[in-house]
This record gives sequence, structure tokens and C-alpha cells, in this order.
Amino acid sequence: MKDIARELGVSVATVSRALSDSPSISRERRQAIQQFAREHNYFPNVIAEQLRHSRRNPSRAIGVIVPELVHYYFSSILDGIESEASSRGYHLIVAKSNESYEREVQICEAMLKNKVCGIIVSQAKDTERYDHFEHLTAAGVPLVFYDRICPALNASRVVVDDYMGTMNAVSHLIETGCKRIAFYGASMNMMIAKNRFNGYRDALYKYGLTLDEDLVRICDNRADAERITPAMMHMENRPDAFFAVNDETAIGILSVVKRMGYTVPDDVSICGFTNGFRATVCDPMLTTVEQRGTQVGKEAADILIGLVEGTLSPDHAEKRIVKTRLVIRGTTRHP
Amino acid sequence: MKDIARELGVSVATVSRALSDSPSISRERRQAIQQFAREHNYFPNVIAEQLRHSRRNPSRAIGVIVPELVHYYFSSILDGIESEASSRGYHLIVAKSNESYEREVQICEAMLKNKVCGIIVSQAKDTERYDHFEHLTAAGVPLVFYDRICPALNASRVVVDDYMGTMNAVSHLIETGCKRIAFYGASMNMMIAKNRFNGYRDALYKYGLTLDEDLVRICDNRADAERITPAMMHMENRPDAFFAVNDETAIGILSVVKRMGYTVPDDVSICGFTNGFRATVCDPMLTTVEQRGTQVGKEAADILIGLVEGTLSPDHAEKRIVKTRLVIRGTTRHP
DNA sequence: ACGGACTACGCAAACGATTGCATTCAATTA
DNA sequence: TAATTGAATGCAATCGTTTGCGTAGTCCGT
Repeated sequence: MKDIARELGVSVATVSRALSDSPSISRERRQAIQQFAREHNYFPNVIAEQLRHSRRNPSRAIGVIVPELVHYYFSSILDGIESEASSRGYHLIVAKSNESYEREVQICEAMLKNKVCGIIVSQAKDTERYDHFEHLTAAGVPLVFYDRICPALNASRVVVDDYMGTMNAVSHLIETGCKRIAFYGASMNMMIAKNRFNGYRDALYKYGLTLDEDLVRICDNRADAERITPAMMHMENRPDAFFAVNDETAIGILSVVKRMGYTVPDDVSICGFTNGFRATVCDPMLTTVEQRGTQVGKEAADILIGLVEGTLSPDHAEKRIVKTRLVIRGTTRHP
Repeated sequence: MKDIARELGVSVATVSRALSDSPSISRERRQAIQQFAREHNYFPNVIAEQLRHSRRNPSRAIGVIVPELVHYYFSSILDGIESEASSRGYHLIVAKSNESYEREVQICEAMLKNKVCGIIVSQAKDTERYDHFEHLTAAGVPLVFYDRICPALNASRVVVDDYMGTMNAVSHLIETGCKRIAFYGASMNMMIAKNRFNGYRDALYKYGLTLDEDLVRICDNRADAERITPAMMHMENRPDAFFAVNDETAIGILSVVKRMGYTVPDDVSICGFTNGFRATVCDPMLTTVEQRGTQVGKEAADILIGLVEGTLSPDHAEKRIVKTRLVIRGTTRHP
């Protein structure tokens, strides 16, 4: 701007006003300045702009904290956030916590320093203190949780309808003739694990089946599934169906069951949760609950931007639930 | 800082110096100021710092442009970049181009405005003009390409050893008895497609096999693979093996071939390229070339940071090749 | 007692923009 | 003709830091 001002023999203030199309500058001057700027491809220094406006205007950078990146669900969510944010003129600062509380704290600090206008976060698995999040809100940085929410904090959040998703899936298993349905869930200190279990339990009750504790296991990955499933199948009263907390676990069950000589879905039905890449790769293809990560991401970004732009009140915690959808494929019988 | 200065009855300059531990401030004052700052949890305004230093010091934000996010290889790369960058004190601004040239241009502009210290990019599929990249280097923003590089630009880059990876994979097929090996590749205007094809061709030559054009097809996704594979298998002289440019395509072939009643690998061998989630989910598990995305990401970040910090000369284009590894599983015979 | 050296600090200008207020100049009005 | 008005522009402060340079004060040596 200084250069433009010098070249055209005007003051920097005039240049500034001309570039922002202020009517207080005469038409000719305005156009001359604008053209000159264009020709010498001038563009404003955002850093300076931000400094000037730091009191009033927030930045347009959204911080996103992800537990891991190489993960179907989290990628989808990130994708959703990116789409929503970029279409509304925001950009993303992305960091992964590696499921570590300490790293999460560091990231929060760094993001605060870097003046993000808000943060979208899914907690690390080992996060049990929430001071760092409270610091952020205290500093006026809006926060939106997704997937793993923090029940202790009354913050905005968007989650998937774990309860109904599981309930529908298990109902489907029952309706296609399954009577002894095993449940492989994650450790119950996470809300999502609890909700899915409740969906399972209530589906059983709804159809008058009793819940057999022997059929409920904590297991949320393939290795564990391959380890514990043979014993399940050797029970005198073996399960005729499995519901798994994610596709990965379901695939583990599938591979064990096939290896043991059972056919799927005739002898054993299997249902997963995610509907990621894996679901259409296994043979038969996996019946699973679609988790709609992209939608979760979009909603989260929408809430955050609402908070930033003042459309949503900062005091009110906006809570959204994204509906799931049961995708019936080859690992369950058709109704 | 102004507040601290006022409270402690010194000048802002003194506070600044004290906080940066300058020896020109007396020990007592320095400590008093530092303590006061800590107690009132002051932390510097990066925006202002940057503005002040914009002439000399670059920011610590690395721009990353990804064609898509929900994609095993790109997630892995992003993961590698994140690890390397965050461990060296940089953070990431991530944007996806959606394989669109226009979006790519927009993103470059936005990143330039936001003063990233450098950009790591894989071109969108439909990018054929490179002005936007040249603008960036002209503006002094270092650029590192990964995966899809731009042959017209002599820029730093890191790619996977597509040639040797394919060569070894096809050699493996030949060594396990395959004689008519089909090749499903991507369109040849991408370097990676060309290199993989050359690896295929040279492996055939090495073992004295002739290249049959009828066995070479442009096909890089599952839907196409499922469409064209039946005809391949109905040829009078059908292929006894397939090499596919990625796992997804390989899975498509696998599912068709199984459905047609052939057994894998006894009747037909299949080899993919990626070693993503899918490879261990299909049945039998997929033999494939491990692409080591995380390593690619790390190398890319390493180069970029080298460029930014002056360890690497900006004129010299650093070109790194990440070695692949053949992972032999169930879709090929064992040697 | 006075010059020199050294310590410890403050002043003020920068970084690149924005903006309230003052100023200039010409045109209009009384 | 003098006063009023309005349009067009400039001045200077501001955002939060950093830093070159100047200066007050102290101590020392002669």
C-alpha cells in the first residue's frame, strides 16, 4: 500500500479507502488505485488486517483436533468439516492427539496462541481432566465436541444416534430369525459404548428375549475378536448372531467364523457399525450401521461457525444427533 | 504487555526484553516481570509477533493440499506430515481440492494470503496448468509435491518407487508360475501410472515374456474393474494373473473372479498396490505393494521444513523416492 | 573533579493495515 | 462578499510486539 501511495502521489489512507471501495474517495482516484493495485498484484496482508481487527473480529481459522488420522470415521468427519468450513470461508488447522491427553493439552495451547476462532474436538481416549477445555471457553474460544464427547462439560456437541442405530440393527437380527445375539462393545466409560449397549439391551427386551451376560464382551478390534470368538462359538449354546461395535471387529468375527466352517449368514449372522471401506470388501459383504461421518463433520462445523458468527448463543449448548441408517448386505439374512 | 508495564511501573520495551530473557535487564526486574506475567497468564500475541517479524521470519504454518480426504493413502500421508511437522514445531493448514483445478487455485491463493511458510501438495487430477504453483514459488513460498507430481515444474518432490514396486510385484507373479499377467493401470498422463506400467513391462522382459496389449487396460477403480473383468476372463487365452494399480481395483477383480467360480490364487493370482485397510479384509487376503504413505508424508514435511529453515537450498529441487515393499498374502501363490 | 566505560532502562519507529477527525478547496448560498 | 456546505483527502493513532539508539545513573581511574 505504501508503494501504491507513493507511486500515485496519495496517502496510504486514501489507498486503503479506495481499495475498500469507500464512497468518500472520488470515482476516478478509486478506479485508478484499484487498477494499479490489480496490475501490480497487490493483496492485503492478513496478518496486519487481523492485528488491526483483533479486538472485534475473530480469525477465520478453525482448529480441529482428531485422535487419529488414518481412520475411516475420522477421515469422513474431517472431510465434512472441511467442506462446510471452506464453503463458508473458513480454513482448517488440523492436529492429531494420538489419543494422548498431554498432546491434547499442547494442541489446545498452540491453537489458542494461533488465534483460532474456535475448536472442533473429539477427546483422546485417555483424557480424564478437562481444564484445558475450560481454559479455552474461558478465553472465549467456542468449542464443539464430536464423537467422543465430554459428559462433564455442558458444551455443544454432535454425535451419531448410537442408541437407535444399535437398536435397529439388533432388531433386524431378531427379525431375521436370530435368537442368541452376542454383543462386542467398547469399554463402558465412553458414552458411545454405553449408548450402543443400551440399544442392544432394549432391542432384546422389545422382542421378549432375555439378555445373557455370557454373550456380552468388551472387544473393539480385530485382534481381540479373533482371539475370543472361537471360545464363543464353542459354547454349548453358541450365538447365532454377532453385533460388533465397529466394522473392524465384525470382520474379525467373520474371518474366524468362516475359518471354523460356518457359513454366513445361514449359520451365523454378523452386523457391524461404521460402514467404512471394509464393509464392501469382505465376503460376504457386511451388514452394518452407517455412521455418516461426513454429516457429523458438517454439523459440527455448522455449529461452530454459528457460535463464532453469533447466530448461536455462546451460553446455549447446541446438541445435535445425526441419524444412522442400517445398510443390509450379505452377512445377515434378508427379511 | 502494556498492562504489565503499567502495573510494574516500567516501559513496554522493558517488559518485552525481560520476557525474552534479555541480559540487558537486571536480574531482579526480569524475574519480577516474568513471574507477574506467569501469574496473570499472559502469552504473546502471535499475530503481532508475526507482523513484526514478517520481513525476516516465516510463519510456522504449513499448507497441505490433498485431492481427497477419505482415502487410505492420502490419510496416511497427512498423518506422516502431521507427525513430522508437529514434532518440529509447525502446524498444518489442510484443504482438499476435490480433484478440481479451480479449487486448487483458490486454495493456493488463500494459503498465500494466510502466509503459510510453505505448501505440500498433490495435484488434482484435472490440473493441467501450473501458473498457480509458479506464482507461489515466485512469491517465495517453497513447494513440495507428493504422489502426483508436476513433471513440467522442477520442484522438490517425494514419490513412491512405483517402478520398482511394480517390477517386484510382477516378478513375484512370474516366479510363482503366472505367464499371462493382466495390467490394470490409471490413465497415462499421470507419472505414477507411467512408472508402474514401465515396471510391469520390464518385469515381463526380464523373464522373457512378451507384452500382450490385450492384457493392458485403463482401469483404476472397483466399478470399472467389475465391468471389464468378465470379458477378460472369457478371452480364449485368459489371464492367469492380474496386477492392479491400487487395492480397490484389485478387490473388484477378486470379487468378479470368485463369483465366476475361479479359485484364487490357484486359478488366478491377484496383486494390488497400496496395502490399505482393504488388503486384510478380503478373502483371501490381498498380496499388494505397500506404499508407505506415512513415510512419504514425513519426507515431504522434512524437505519443506528444510527449505523453510534454509537447510536446503531453494534453487535445488530435492527429489526423494520412498522404497516400497511387497506384502505377500493369500491372492498369490507362495514361492 | 572530570572523562570514560558500563549497566539498565526508556523513546520511538517500525510491521501493514484501518479509521475518527481535521483539513483543504471549490461550489453554493445568503 | 462572506459564510456555509460538502466532497475529497491527509494526519495520526491504533492493533501488540520488537529493537536500534539515546540517555540517565553509577562506578572507576587519574
